[in-house]
Amino acid sequence: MDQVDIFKALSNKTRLLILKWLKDPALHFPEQERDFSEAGVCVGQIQKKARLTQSTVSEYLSLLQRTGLIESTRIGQWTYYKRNEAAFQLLKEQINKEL
Amino acid sequence: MDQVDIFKALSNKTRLLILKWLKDPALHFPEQERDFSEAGVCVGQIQKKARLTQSTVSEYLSLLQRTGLIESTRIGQWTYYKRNEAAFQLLKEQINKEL
DNA sequence: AAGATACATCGGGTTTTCCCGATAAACCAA
DNA sequence: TTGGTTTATCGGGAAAACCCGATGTATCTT
Repeated sequence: MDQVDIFKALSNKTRLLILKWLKDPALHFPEQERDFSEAGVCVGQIQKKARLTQSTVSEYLSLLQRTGLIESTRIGQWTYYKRNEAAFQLLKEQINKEL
Repeated sequence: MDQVDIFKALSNKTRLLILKWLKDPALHFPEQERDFSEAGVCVGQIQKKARLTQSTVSEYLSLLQRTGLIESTRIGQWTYYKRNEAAFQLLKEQINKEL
């Protein structure tokens, strides 16, 4: 994934919010009962909070995953998404150095 | 200017390159005789290096200026652009904290 | 004043992004 | 197996971004 593509992923209000929400899932997704630390937050919870259609949010999550900024785990009928903090760390270092 | 607009400005190959070129003008714009440190690099030099039309590059520079990441100085018939390092510093701090 | 140079702005064709509804696919429960 | 739930994918209309050529504006030179 190239730097421009990462900035493209970040240049959308909802996608940026999702990434920030996932920094502290317990705070932003109090409804979910499963432990966040394992796998993350499921699509439905994110969709409800984002107030966009299911298809749009699913598309956004898949796009974010392609950048490497988040990862998914399928458990039963749910897909859980969480941040890939290593990727964020790398991105920040790149930005601090190159930008 | 909000964060999303800044990321939008960064999510273009040429604009990102321009910002990086302006980090070290003496290195990337050897043709220009005026001292870079005063005012920056003029549009023509940037356009030649970017290999896009004059109108496109002018548009890009104006967009970048609206984000606050660069500043312009008009001297005679030339417009010189340079980075606003304070804005970059602020952006990096925001990214490091919020992202 | 007239022409040349440097840059900005305008109008627009093409591509990409945004976001939706409909449908498909995977899984679970009865 | 049938029906319900959750997510992914598909098709597409509307809006935005990309990048161009043409034209306008400011400045300099002669």
